[in-house]
Amino acid sequence: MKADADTDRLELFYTASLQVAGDKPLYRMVEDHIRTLITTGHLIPGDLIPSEAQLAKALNVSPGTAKKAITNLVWEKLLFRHQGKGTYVSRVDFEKNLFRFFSYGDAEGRSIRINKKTTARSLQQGPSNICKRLGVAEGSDLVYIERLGVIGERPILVEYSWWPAAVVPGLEDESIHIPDYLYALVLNRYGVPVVRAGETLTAEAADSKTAKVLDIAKGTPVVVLKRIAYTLNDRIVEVRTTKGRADRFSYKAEIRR
Amino acid sequence: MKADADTDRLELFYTASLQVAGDKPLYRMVEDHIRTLITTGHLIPGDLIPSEAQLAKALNVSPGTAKKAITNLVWEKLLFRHQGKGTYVSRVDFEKNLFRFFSYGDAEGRSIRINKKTTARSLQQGPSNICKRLGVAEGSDLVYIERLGVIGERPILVEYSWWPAAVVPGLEDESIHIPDYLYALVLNRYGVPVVRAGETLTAEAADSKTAKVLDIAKGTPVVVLKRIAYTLNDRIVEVRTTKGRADRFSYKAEIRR
DNA sequence: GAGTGGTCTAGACCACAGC
DNA sequence: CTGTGGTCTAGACCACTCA
Repeated sequence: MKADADTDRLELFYTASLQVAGDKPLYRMVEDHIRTLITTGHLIPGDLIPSEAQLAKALNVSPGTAKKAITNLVWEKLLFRHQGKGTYVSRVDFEKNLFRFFSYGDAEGRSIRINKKTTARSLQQGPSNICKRLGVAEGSDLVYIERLGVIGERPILVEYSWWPAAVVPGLEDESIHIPDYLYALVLNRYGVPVVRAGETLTAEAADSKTAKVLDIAKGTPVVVLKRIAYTLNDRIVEVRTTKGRADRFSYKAEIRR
Repeated sequence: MKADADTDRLELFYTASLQVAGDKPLYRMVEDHIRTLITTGHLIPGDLIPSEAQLAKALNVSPGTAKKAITNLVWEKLLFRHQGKGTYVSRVDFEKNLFRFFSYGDAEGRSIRINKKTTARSLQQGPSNICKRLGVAEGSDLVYIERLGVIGERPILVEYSWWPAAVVPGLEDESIHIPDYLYALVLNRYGVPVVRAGETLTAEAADSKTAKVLDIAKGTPVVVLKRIAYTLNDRIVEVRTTKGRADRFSYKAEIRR
């Protein structure tokens, strides 16, 4: 019955009455409680959290305090509200980040969609520098995926991606279709949500392999994006390097107060 | 007397009772009112705004509503609060933006300060592409400033900056000391606040001039940052191109929900 | 001590979603 | 119709700042 699921979810909130009360404000403890449920995976993106009233009752605070805690988390984009329905846990939107930088053509317009073709995939012992970044033992089995990003027929970027084979066993299998949004596949097939990533951006001269696939001369400047992706509890699940044609790359930012 | 200044400031808030009431929520109208005072220059960065209680009384809303409006603007970083003192208009912090990308050395540490030496300055008729970007007539008088950014003795970046001479008359004069933070000078000397900027980031091969000052080989990848800076009412006051050594550049981002 | 923002509560009424 | 979040109000008490 639906009521059961609701009750189960609510129970998460009936714990030891909001940690041992520190000197933090009440609403802060409510926030932290929800934050913890999210980072530990008890709540995952898309989940509906209890209503403000239920939350207030469960945690024994006034409705206004529960509302304030939720409001703060909404400002932090950890949650979003939908009037009449409830409050949900947000998804990570990687497209809204460094990736969107590779824009093309439509000078002022929105970002055009980049399609990705998988150009290579294999199971192999990882190079030591990759293993180090992944935080796994040297020589561990890794799944390697290489993808070419194109707009129309024009190559824009190449991705070199590495995953511990233990996390995504069998992903090297050619029969598994890799969608543009790789993380969706990993979540659905392996139940591993990517919840966070760190990225570093630089530029360097194109190596010969990259130059070839991007159809540029070796030594031409390319934009280099290194990403480390994390799942729950700060476990690293992917190390990725993206190299993109500088002439088809642009990052726009608006600086305001 | 101090009371006069306070009264003057407060008067800004006694206008036509919050625009013609649209169907917007009350707190939204309070927000917009404050936002307008800021973008029109009636309130400038660093200004103290009336207390929540005064605001509520002046605009004829309840204290809770005034507080909510202010809280939202604080989340938007347009305002900041200081308990016991009051609420202030924020300053633009350009250092927290694309600029901070040029990090150097201290792998994990904070960003190291970049010192800037003015290497050239002059009054001249602007190149047509610059005039176009500045939105002034072709051949207008512009002040040109060239600065070299260094950490210690190592060159990191060069800046090529253009201002309409009408905005900053006499700035080409060698006797005017240009501080690292150019906008502070422009604000103090000419009363022109830079309130906003748009930036674009790309990479390209170093031209010979840039290569020389940055002490790299011509054709080496450099990171290129183009900025258009605005003062009040969306008037463009500066067009700047920054070129930095890619090997000493790195932009780190954290992607979260 | 007077004034500011910070916390916390309580409750009324509205607007929207979904059965 | 019920439950959800959204708006708006009112007021108590606390913590900080500064004269």
